[in-house]
Amino acid sequence: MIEDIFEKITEEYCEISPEAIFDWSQRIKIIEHKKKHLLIKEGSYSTKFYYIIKGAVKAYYLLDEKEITDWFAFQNDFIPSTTNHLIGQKSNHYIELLEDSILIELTNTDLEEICKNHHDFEHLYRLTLSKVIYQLRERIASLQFRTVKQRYDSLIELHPTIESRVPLGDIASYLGITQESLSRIRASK
Amino acid sequence: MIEDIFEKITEEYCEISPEAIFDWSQRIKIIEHKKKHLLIKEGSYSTKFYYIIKGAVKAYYLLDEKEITDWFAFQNDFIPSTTNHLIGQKSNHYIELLEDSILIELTNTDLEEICKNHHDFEHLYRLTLSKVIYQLRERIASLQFRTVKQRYDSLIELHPTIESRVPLGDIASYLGITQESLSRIRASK
DNA sequence: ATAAGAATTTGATTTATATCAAAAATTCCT
DNA sequence: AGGAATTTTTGATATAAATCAAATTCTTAT
Repeated sequence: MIEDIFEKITEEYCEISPEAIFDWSQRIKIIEHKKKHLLIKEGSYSTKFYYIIKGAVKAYYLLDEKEITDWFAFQNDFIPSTTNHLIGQKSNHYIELLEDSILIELTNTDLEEICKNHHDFEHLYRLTLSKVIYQLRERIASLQFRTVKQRYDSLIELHPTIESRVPLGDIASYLGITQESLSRIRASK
Repeated sequence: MIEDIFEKITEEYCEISPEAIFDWSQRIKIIEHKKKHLLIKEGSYSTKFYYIIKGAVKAYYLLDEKEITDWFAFQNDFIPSTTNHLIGQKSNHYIELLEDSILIELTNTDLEEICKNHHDFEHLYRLTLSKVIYQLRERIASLQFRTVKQRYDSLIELHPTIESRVPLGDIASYLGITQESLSRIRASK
């Protein structure tokens, strides 16, 4: 199982030495939780890094008592830490499972240790961050000037199963609109 | 001068070995250009990485013949490459100087070489990407549900000099609104 | 210093989305 | 399976921002 995961990662990013994989495998924990479980609660430091073996999660924060969803992750995705370590800022995010899920958990301390011990692992980690940057830039382009219809369509294209797996309100929030508006857009297709 | 720059970087991110700094200093080029100069033209691969010693730049792309500005950078900022190397995608961005500027230029090939040769440099580079991610997430939060007024105010707070240095139309574009709307918001203060 | 060009502001109108409220549909639980 | 709870849709209205057009102010080059 662990081998399969690293094969996927190697395929997408780069090769990793057996030593680094061993070090990593000694530190990770495979965890399983039910739908609605909170991986990170607001106000607590986000000290862990997750990889989704199976399942789905959303990240959200509260603004004026409303949940604002700003990240979805599915099978084979990472859940990047929401904390900025450079400024030691607390996470203000919740991360909630949208389905029963199996995840790999790694503490930030361990992640940093592995990076320190293995240059190739740090390289891999750097590449995963580049990918996150690419995704975030796409998302900004989407929010900045595309119509809601366009944003919705490209979300569906990116995650064809999202409609059946994620509540409409969360999708609307992610797109930066109200649930009513999304419902109307969806009806007008 | 080069020493000063690395002192700034060290202060913000982490220490770097003299060997890595030396390697880096052998590969960089210090360039100087006038306002309106284009560092990257659309359609050409963005193969360089810049650091601003002095000046200001904007990154933009064209959508339906309109310029969409999606990044500003000032003194001591990086200009991250707009290319996603994992998928080898072409840049569709222009990067234009908003003022006469002095920059450090490093080709992506050289950057990768330095990272390969010096683990500590790769570490530094990884930290700079984390910071970019933090900034992009802030920007998404801003576009997703904050009012235009709030977005404008926090931009001014982050870059107090921006109003006098950057054309209104570019700021409006960055905020995801028309220039006319920004003008009205500004008038209502 | 001044004319030409560029950037910004103002005005009138239209359009997209938010808001508030309620009905309908779906999911969840025992 | 059947009622409660949740989620989604629909409706009426209000609001923010876009659009198009023109006037004004600011910059730049000669």
